[in-house]
Amino acid sequence: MFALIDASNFYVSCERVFRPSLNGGPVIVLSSNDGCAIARSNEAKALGIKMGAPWFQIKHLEHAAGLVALSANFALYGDMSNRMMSVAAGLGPTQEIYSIDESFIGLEGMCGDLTRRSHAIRARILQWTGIPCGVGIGATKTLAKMGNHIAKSAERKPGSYPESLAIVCNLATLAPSDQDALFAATDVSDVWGVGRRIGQQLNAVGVKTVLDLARLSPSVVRSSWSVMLERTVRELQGEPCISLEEAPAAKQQIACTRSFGHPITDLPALTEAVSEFASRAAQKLRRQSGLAGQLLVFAHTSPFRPGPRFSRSIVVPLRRPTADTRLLVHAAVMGINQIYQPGFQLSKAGVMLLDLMPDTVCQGELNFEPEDAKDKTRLMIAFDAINDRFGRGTIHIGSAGVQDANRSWGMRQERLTPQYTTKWSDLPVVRA
DNA sequence: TCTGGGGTCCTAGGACCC
DNA sequence: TCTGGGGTCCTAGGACCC
Repeated sequence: MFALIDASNFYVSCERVFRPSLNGGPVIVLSSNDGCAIARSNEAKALGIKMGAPWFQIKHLEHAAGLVALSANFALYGDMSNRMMSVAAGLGPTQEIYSIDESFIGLEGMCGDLTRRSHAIRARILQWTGIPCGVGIGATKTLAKMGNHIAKSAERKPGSYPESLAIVCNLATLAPSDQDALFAATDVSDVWGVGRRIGQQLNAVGVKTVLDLARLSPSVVRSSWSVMLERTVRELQGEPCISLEEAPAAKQQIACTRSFGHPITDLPALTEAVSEFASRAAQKLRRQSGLAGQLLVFAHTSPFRPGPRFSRSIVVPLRRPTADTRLLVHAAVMGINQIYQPGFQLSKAGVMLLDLMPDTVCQGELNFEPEDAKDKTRLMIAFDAINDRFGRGTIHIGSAGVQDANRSWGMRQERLTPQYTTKWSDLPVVRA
């Protein structure tokens, strides 16, 4: 048995905790560069604002409907998430933190009234953190997700489902005929794992509701679609196929990508951006004690705007697996130099670290140059400590270091400049 | 002027090997 | 000139998630 606890309109709810005046009105949170809506209050949803709606298309609602749009504050949301998750963990013996705003709780061995218990935990999360949640319970993770969808819809759209299922929906306690009625009233694309594309394909063959999907034969689904959809059908039928994962698996790839506020055309600006992406990706890599074997760097023009298109990426193999910011920045700069072409309005670029492995597997490699390796490790530990303490970007790899790297890569030998630069002037005063 | 930033898994097809 | 089957590895692309 599983529960899914999921915050309502999470980013908006976080903002409302600190600005209660936002309660009751339409509020959205915008992505970086204030590009598009990534969270919407119920009132904003009622205005017809879609997830991902570009800000410039809905900006008129500011005046027309009193819409409040906020720039995202991800540090705040991460902190609120931690608080919410620690309270949610009280629902059962095991927990999988599935995303910033939802966690699965394993309920094996729990007795008593799980619905009442869920209401109590939900009330505690609201009281202690200010975040409203919905809870779904079912025999499988997919059913818990389904229950969560029903719980939140019943609350937000009265009449969509029985009022008694609002906030907490425990499918495991329902009579089969009652569950069938709920499934018959739910669109198939509301199922976890069924997206727009598969939803359309299912619709085309007459599978419109969750009940239709749950009644298909798994083997037929497997041959006509995929093993993924087969698993989803089995889970809807109550057969657990997806287990709870308590320890987050080490990432298989680490990405740092951004859209630019204004298009970039020149190589120096692109180099600076890509250096920053590589540096941040390297810090994420060290946080999971990993090494990267390859680095991918890409840049492209906007897919939404007219004009000449450009989209290229390149994979740069590393001579040996590393988590050293300097080597990763060097590789990214080398890659971007390879693929860059002038004359394009570049809207986005990014760096991905690939072929990751734990840093324990390469002890032998590191010992090849023991003193050098120790120095590098110490430098990176200090680098991360300073950025953790004083904020991201307090210290970074400067362009001088980049050029130094180019020298060792045999590129751009015309400028040999000093070692790494630091924004000392930006450092806060440290009190003894 | 203005359209997010992460991730995962599966599949198909080609290269290569025996 | 024609002709087999099976396995592995890699990559690109699609679909999904939040």
